[in-house]
Amino acid sequence: MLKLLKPAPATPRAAGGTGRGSHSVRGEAAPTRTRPARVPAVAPLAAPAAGIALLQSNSLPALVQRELERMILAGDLPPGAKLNEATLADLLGVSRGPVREAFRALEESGLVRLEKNRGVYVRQIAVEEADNIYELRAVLDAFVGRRVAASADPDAVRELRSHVARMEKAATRNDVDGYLKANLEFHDRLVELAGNAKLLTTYRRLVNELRLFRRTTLAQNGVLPTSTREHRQIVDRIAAADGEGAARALHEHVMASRERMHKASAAPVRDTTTRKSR
Amino acid sequence: MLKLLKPAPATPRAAGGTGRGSHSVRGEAAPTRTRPARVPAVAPLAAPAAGIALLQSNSLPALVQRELERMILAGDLPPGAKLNEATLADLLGVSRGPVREAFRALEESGLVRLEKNRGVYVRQIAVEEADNIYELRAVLDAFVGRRVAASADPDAVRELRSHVARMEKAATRNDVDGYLKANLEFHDRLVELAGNAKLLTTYRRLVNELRLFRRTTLAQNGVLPTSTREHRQIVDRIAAADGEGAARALHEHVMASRERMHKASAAPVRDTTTRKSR
DNA sequence: CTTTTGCAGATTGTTGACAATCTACACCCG
DNA sequence: CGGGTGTAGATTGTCAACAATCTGCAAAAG
Repeated sequence: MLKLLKPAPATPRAAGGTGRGSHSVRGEAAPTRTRPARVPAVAPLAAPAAGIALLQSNSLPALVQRELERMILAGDLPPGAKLNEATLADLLGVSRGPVREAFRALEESGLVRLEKNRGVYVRQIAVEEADNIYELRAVLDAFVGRRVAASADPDAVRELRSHVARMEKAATRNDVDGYLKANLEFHDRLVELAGNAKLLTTYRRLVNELRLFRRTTLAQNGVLPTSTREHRQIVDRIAAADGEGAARALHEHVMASRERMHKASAAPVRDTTTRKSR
Repeated sequence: MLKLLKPAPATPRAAGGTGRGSHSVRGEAAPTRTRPARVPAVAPLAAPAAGIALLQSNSLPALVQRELERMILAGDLPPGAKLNEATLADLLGVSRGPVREAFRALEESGLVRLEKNRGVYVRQIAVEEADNIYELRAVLDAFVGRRVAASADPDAVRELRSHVARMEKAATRNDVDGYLKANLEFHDRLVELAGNAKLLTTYRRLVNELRLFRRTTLAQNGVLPTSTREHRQIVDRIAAADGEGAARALHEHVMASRERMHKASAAPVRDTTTRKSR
């Protein structure tokens, strides 16, 4: 007779909404025993509770993993860079154990490569692999388009349009970084709207790996306007609840990006200067 | 800024151990470049070289990870089971460090769930999540069908037919385990034939997670013959180089499996063993 | 009799130390 | 002068000990 009168926190242990690595599968019919919620009689205050939950779910290795992932995706640790255990541990103020555990996780997520007795390196994506990823993305995005167009939520459409507007604004300024960010968010939100959590994590994994590829694609002349136009078309098809059209538009958009990548990688890279992101 | 960046080697040495048809998700479709053997001009003997390469690329954490993955997928460690660090370390003859590293990797690959200060548990897949995975698989497999049918290699078709034959044989004997194994190998090979390494790792990851779902699906009456028929149709469409037909057949096959799962999970499980209910 | 509270054992988190391996460079020999 | 060789330093792999946290039980309080 457990008295669960206590308003147990809505999410038992949930931390970090769609964040990576948090595989907290909600609603697992626990055959073992659900946690007895040790909270005392007093109703927990919201703010400290959040902090507590943060502390509870975030171990040192998880923190290190997140930080390293951020550094890699931000370009602070460029592809091919060697990650030194001791140095990183010192930098992050922990010992080597947690760093090593983070390395294992990052390898499985495809961001680094481990070589026994040699070290850990940020992965370098070959053109062929990037090509494979683009192909996969095209397939997944086509499915996404079909699904999202079927849902056809006016609010969602409005939100997507705002993302496209941000892209347009960045494009007129030739702000490649801003464009890239808006672009990523647009597609991420789109996949999220498809309502398949596993699809979302799969998609994010692929996009993360793709970000390791050298990003000279968008720097070409005339690419930004073209890409923007494609995005507008995608939203239009969704707004019209045209599933097949949205699927086709998304598929072609990704395949066009793939082509642009090939063009860019065939031609010599123009800006060889270290483009520090901001 | 960060001085832990050493001048990265232009061409990083590829990690060894490619391919190796196991269902392991890891593995980077790297060019088959082996480590520059330190032995001088003499041609290395095959047998010792293999052993050396094995030792070189397999660290203790990797070994532990593989073994745990095997145990989980084989059902020795059923979903929901708690994995005790010290016990497993003792069992495998290593210390807790490598075991912890393996845990991190297994979490990222979706096979276990980590709870800080609580322990590590084999993941349990909820019906909704299995549903999501089936949907994804259907999309991927449709793509696979289109691609493989386009390649249309007689040898490949023969090989696929042999897998189907093994399924048929197992079906007539009502050998569910044998059927499951042949089924897995058929689909794995099929995806491999699509020639997209990233697709293959993605697919394997999904299938691995799906195997954590309770596998009562195939035990139903009449499922095995139906499933076998679907497989034969798939190969037929591929042999006929009918891309769209193969895509449709595969998509429908996966969606039918999904339906069968729903049927099985809705109806009470008719298990031979006594199930404790309370 | 029920609920709370406080140990005691067990388990996980983290760390620092030691062993194994690799890399680089100076050295020796032809 | 070129090429192999050996050693020193750095880096990674592994381990065992210590600290923090959780779980379960038992005793005390109401």
